Amino acid sequence: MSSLLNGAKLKRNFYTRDVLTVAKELLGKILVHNVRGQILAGKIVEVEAYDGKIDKAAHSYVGRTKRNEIMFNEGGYLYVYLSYGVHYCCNVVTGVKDHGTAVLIRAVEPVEGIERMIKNRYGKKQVTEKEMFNLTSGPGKVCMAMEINIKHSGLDLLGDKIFILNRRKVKEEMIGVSKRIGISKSAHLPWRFFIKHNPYLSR
DNA sequence: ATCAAGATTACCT
DNA sequence: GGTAATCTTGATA
Repeated sequence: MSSLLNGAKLKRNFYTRDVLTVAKELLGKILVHNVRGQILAGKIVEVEAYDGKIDKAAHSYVGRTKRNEIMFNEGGYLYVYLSYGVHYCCNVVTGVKDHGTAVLIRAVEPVEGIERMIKNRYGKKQVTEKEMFNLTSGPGKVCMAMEINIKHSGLDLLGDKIFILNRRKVKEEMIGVSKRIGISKSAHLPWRFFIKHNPYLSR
């Protein structure tokens, strides 16, 4: 018998590599949140890379602050921040300690705990097809559906609360590349990666 | 102290 | 297409 959630958890050496490599390879992997035994899970379909060394759009570009200090951990930790004072966005810290790089999870395709995600997002049980594809198609939506908030910032992804399951690499020809969305500084960098034609993309 | 911008989203016309 | 909601940060005073 096979499960949608079989496979091994990604290990430290996956995360401690270069942020662009990790960003691309996170596509197709399964983000899992264990909420007291109830599993919320989604396949990562859209990400963006941020590198505080050279990227003015990265929170870490200005150096350490109370908000961004988690970004300076070694790879494999969760960095969550409040966007526009309204929505949470979750990132996977990458690279070596003190580098200040992370990958923003912009969209996932729901895999498990879908009814609970629908309740988290819409407060009801029945949804239209349009609402279904709007469930996790943006960074704030992912966090709302998967119950990820500021209290989870700093969590070790090698732990049992929030983690990522390995999957085979998405084929290069299936990966789309573009400029990042919603930023004005360092806007030209082609650091958004996504699985082409996936219906859960943010746009 | 005050202010403007920001890795977003939902709702309005 | 436009904009309100609402918190953190950094710049200016």
